[in-house]
Amino acid sequence: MVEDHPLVKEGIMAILADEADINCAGHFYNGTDLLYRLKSFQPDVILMDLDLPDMTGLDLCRKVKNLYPAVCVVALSINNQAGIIKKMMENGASGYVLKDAAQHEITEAIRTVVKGKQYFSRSASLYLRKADTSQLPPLTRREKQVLEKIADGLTNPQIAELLFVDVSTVNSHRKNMLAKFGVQNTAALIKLAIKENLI
Amino acid sequence: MVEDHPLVKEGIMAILADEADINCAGHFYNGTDLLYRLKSFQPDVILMDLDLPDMTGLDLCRKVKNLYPAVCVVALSINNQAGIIKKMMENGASGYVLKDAAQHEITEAIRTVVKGKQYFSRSASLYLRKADTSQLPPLTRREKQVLEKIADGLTNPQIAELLFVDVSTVNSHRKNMLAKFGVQNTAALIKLAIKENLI
DNA sequence: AAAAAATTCCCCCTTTTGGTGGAAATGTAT
DNA sequence: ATACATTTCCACCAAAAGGGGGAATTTTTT
Repeated sequence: MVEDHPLVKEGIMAILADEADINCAGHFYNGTDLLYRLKSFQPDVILMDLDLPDMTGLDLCRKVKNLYPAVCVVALSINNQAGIIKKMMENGASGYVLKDAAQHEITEAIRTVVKGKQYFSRSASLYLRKADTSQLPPLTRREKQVLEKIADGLTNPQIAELLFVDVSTVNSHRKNMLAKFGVQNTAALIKLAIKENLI
Repeated sequence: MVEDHPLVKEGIMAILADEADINCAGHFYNGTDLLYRLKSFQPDVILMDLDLPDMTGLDLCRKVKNLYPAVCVVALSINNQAGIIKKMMENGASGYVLKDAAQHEITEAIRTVVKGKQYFSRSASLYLRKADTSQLPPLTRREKQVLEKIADGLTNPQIAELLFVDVSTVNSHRKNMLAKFGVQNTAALIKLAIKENLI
């Protein structure tokens, strides 16, 4: 287990202690410690928090799966963004359990992924389904750049200077984003972008 | 204890189980259940999550303290907004423990508040200090109303119509907020407002 | 009751944004 | 190679936002 919140760590420990067929091989407060330990011993499953002090769960998961493909990773997160869930699965995770999960969901997740199957906690799959129906149009690289500058309070002329392009170009990107998201103005665009974790 | 996340609940239970002088009198998944139980029995301390399914921690804390002033409330939250911490204390809470707290901080909090003192976990007091130095100017009621409408993508004329005031009035509020927060335009205002949990 | 703050409205003027409708030049994937 | 998407730019024009200043009225606080 990699989990930097002692409260959650203790909770999972307590839940797992009751299970005869599940044994906790070790606990780490950050990704570096885990990677070091994996050199000498690979567990069947790694429960991995996504908000670690030294690296993102995305990076840690990729690293672990590259070095030891046989190890199953179950992501553990308070983050319910469908985008993050999808990215974790692309990075090789086998399961995703939100921290509001019920006790049995943790043990269910472990037992499911060691069989080679995927597991999502109830609330995680809810979010995935919702994201499927109401997915947002993707932003291009350039649009994302412009969006960040807009959010920082820069005007089109200022952004144009920064990116070495014409004002009309920046304005095009801005207008394209408004159209993509179906919002009326920059204020609504920024709100949506932040709420959807785009910036 | 009032806590709707089973993982955290189990963690706290496990931590408290090791302490001879602390005894968990009961656990509830929502505020209503707690209030019902308090009619027949009042514990010394209530550990209270702020993100409950049926009511906000702010409301629950106020209700509990109004009905049973002798009970000490310790807020338990992933939320590190200084504003929320201050509001909880104003509503009668005795302590504030963030969910990234170390094990001993939970027990320390409980032992401290029963003595009538206040307790803040390390990270909570860090945030309080930071908020003291870099505090944001407060928004008035009207400004907050206008700000929400702006964030929803409404223009000054539209907001004016909604609030039955002149466009110039709405514009004044908008300009005042820009000046208060020292930002250049609406985009930066919205970003700041969301990041600071004002909307 | 007096002082302070909030809400309301006004002026003038410049800059920025947003709407419509293009089009050419790169990349990128099939 | 050939579609497709992205990035770049153009014109025109209306609407909205923002900067400067001022001022009257109502609420709230002291």
